[in-house]
Amino acid sequence: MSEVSKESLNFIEEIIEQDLKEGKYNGRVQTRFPPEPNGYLHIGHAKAICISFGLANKYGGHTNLRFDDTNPTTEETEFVNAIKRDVKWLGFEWQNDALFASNYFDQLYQFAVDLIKKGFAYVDNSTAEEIALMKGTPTKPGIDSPYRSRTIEENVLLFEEMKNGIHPDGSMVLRAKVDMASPNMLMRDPLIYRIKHEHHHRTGDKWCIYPMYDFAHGQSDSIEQITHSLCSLEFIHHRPLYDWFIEKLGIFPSKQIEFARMNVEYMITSKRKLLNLVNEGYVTGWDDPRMPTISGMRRRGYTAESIRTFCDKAGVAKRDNMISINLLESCVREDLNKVANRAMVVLNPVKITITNYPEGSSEILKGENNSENPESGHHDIPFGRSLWIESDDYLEEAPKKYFRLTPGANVRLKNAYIINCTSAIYDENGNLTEILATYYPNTRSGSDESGISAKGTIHWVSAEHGLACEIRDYSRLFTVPNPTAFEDEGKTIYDFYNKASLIVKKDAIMEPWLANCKPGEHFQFLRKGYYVVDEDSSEKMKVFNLTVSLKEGW
RNA sequence: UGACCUAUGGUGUAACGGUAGCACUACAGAUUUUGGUUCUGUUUGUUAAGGUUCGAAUCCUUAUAGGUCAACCA
Repeated sequence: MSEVSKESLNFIEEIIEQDLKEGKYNGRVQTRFPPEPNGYLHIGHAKAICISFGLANKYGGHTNLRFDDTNPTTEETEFVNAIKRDVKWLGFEWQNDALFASNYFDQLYQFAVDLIKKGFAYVDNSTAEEIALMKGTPTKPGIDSPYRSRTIEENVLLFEEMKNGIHPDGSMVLRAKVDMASPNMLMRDPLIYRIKHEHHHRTGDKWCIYPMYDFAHGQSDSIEQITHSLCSLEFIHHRPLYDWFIEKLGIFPSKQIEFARMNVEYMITSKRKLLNLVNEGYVTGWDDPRMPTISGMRRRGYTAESIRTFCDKAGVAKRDNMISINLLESCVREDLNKVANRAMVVLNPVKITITNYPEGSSEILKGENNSENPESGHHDIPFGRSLWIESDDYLEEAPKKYFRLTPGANVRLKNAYIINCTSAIYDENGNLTEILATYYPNTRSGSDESGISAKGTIHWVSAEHGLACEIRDYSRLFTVPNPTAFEDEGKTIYDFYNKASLIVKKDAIMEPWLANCKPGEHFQFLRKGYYVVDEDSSEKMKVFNLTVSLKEGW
């Protein structure tokens, strides 16, 4: 019984457990999720959210939601609200109120003054071009700015002037005095404050200087006493700077840990490219069901549970990765299979007449809501002489492995009778217009003791009772798994835009039970796929989005 | 002519000097009133070359490959 469960840990968990063992941070685990409010959250953020919130949960700690709002040019309150909603929807709770880096502008300003007074920062009047030039290249060291040796007094005065707004944008910046010859470009006297006479979404016009990422993020972590600051690999070169500021300022030693961001086939996570897709009209908005945004995936019918499972199964490591879209789809099928009620909807209808069923009569049959969940109950399904079935469930000349309708074949109508196909009627152009069949009255579902067998089972909707609905069949936005991989060849993501990523079917027929469905409800359309009720639905016309199709058989 | 990160089946991810495992995919079979689900099974892997060791995916060396870094963005 004393067997230790050999659960394998990812490398971040190993670090945390090591810290816990050593008594670091007094056994406390505090993480943070620091989005910049300049766009919508996407699947890559979902991964970061699951890691930061998930780890804090696991080790009895908490997570702060902190908006990294140090660039007023691009940031807006609209995004703040959308981000909060998406994090909540994913199922996570942050500690206390949402926080903002802008809450700390006063403190950050004091940190900068402190740095200047310790001789570790200076005001530089060089232009952006000059600074870039003096930085050197990754293979060539940079050179010192002529302003690097200003006196502390002069720096204090100039920085104060910057704050007071007497210098125009771009005329000077505050730089950390680190090492212009460092092989790490970030350490070559990074800019830490710039002048921007701009209105901030929270601090209004109080400030005309704003800290740069490197002088806001780590310091905010420290102010909030974050123990483990988890970010993606691209920030690995920032870590020496992160630690340098903490050391020089003598503040709480938060620790930055980097993991590989998650890439998913057929999805892109560049905010700029996502914005372009919206602006260029390739999609209808940030929440278009084809978008890899949280809001898009929600509208597509992905459940929060399935996204969490997906992020979990994708794992955490430091190597570049491209996760198969199969895994995502497998996760959402697994979840929806348990929770989605079954319904019959005919997407491409063709009429079938049961010639030996009494004309003018009908009956009510019962269908299981979800055979995977006995407690889900049943619902009524009207049956009649005339029905709609899927046009590809009939084939005049069928191959031997075809289990559906073909002249002479027996087929079970789901939840109803076994029928025998007798013939089909075509119009003058050779198009199938109607199928004829007879039914076996003693084969009714649930009370069939006839011994008659049928190879296949198909879904159907009573022609008299069925209701029109709109189906939006979505598929991958791009024709190749990694549409950004060809930029060297001069190709853009638009060269791989999948024109068939949305196929609208306006003459689908649903069973009447569905008339009461509400936006956001999930269903499995029998033998077809998982669908979610779209917010565009009205009382008289329901709209369904394809979340994911069922696995295809033969 | 730099620094840093990484390298395990098709895709992800474990194995922490001692039997290369798990998930997804693919394929085969069983069950099935969804060609779904479920169940069973199969194929496929340690980048390369040296070294240390009784023993190396794991440690060392070198090579190779991929990624990242030169925004007054984050």
